[in-house]
Amino acid sequence: MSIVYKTRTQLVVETLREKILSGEIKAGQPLRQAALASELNVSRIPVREALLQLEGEGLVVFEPHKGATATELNADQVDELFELRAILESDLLANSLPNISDEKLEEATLLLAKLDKALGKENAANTWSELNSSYHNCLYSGANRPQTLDLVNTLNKSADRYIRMHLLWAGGISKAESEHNDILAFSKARNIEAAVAMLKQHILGSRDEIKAFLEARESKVNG
Amino acid sequence: MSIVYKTRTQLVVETLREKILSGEIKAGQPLRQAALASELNVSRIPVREALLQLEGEGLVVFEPHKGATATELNADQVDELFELRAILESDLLANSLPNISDEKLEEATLLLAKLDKALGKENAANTWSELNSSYHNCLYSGANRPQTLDLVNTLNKSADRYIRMHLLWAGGISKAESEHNDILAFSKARNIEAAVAMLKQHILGSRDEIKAFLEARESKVNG
DNA sequence: GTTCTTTATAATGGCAACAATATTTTTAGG
DNA sequence: CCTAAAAATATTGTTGCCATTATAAAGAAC
Repeated sequence: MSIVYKTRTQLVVETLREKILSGEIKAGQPLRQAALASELNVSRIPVREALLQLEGEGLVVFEPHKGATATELNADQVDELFELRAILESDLLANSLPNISDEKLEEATLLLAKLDKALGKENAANTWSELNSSYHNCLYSGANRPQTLDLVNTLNKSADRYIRMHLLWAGGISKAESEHNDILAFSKARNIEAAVAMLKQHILGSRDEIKAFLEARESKVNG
Repeated sequence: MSIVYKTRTQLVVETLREKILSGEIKAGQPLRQAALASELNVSRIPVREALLQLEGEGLVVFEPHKGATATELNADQVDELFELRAILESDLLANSLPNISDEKLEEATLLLAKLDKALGKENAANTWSELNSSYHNCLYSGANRPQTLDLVNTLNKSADRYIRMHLLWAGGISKAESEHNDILAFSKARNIEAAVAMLKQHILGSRDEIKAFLEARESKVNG
């Protein structure tokens, strides 16, 4: 184990986040503090504080005296979320490429290889999202914009759930592989415009597919 | 009183945020839970939870077992913060203008008038930032992007401290008034490109002035 | 005198039991 | 069947206590 959890609150945050992202805790489901506390063998205080942190990440909503529920995004909200990602990540990539080191590009190449291998395997979704995040962060490392990077990573925690769903539903994103390769190739060639355009297409493309799936599900529920 | 605070945590959040933004709690200053609790006549739990929420807003940082401190942004971080605002608010305005109603534009005109009147008066900074936020939100109301709007408002809570500092230091932003008028005029004329360009100039212009001030202060401290 | 270790000390992290407050559900009455 | 009071449920908040950790002070070794 490389990571040692210091406080119980952080441990609860990690546990609950993973449960929400994996779908074990379904969207819209109320999160009872007492139940979670006894389930995780902690008192209510770390649970409450963890829920507050998750609210900051957008995975949970708090209503005074009603309690916390896992957030559920509708098609419109997913649309907006991915639009935000597209804007911010494009900006990061455009600012990163002029400064990024060759070592980082090499690192990205290695991560991409791992990513491809992970796609076929068992519980692909878990490892995939982690590697995907590392890959993207690697490409943005030259931007020297820590706050924007933080923000993008927070947004990605919300988006992750839907990306996983997409992975499970479509059995893997066919285009993602080639798009990732294209982004990296353009980056290595220092072709900023093309790389950014491909990144945008990559994000907005997955948005379209996920949105279509959600809309189909919503119409089934309502009609 | 129109607003009734429901939970003590929310009350503590509001109180502490105002103290940080107004400068009563200085950046870098450690925030002792026990001291705050007794000062505000609450127990430590609401204080802890409030500090966690403020951390989510970027006004406070938590270090395990060390405690919370009010965040201090250096010139680079302010730079990045305003850059982020420029990107996101430009996008909001561009998406809002095609759909915004005439009523909202009228509302913005009224807010702008109030804003101008507020500049000369006593504690201008407090009312100014509130009106300024309302004015901008009004212009973005047509975008129909609640998450982005939330995000921008959160970022503005961090930026607010520096805008207030700027106001006090420069005795009022000379250009802001005319820029606000220009943005509104272009918006009414539905000239999206010009309105967005002016907005960007408005945000990045204040960034430059604030950054210059911070850099001067930093070099004075270090040398 | 300097450096390293040890020991205090102060602050945060965490738990348990209880009181209060708000919401939801149940029950009673019309 | 609808409405209002009452009970049940869950969150919110307080107090007191102890554990854990980081920082600072004191002491020992060189």
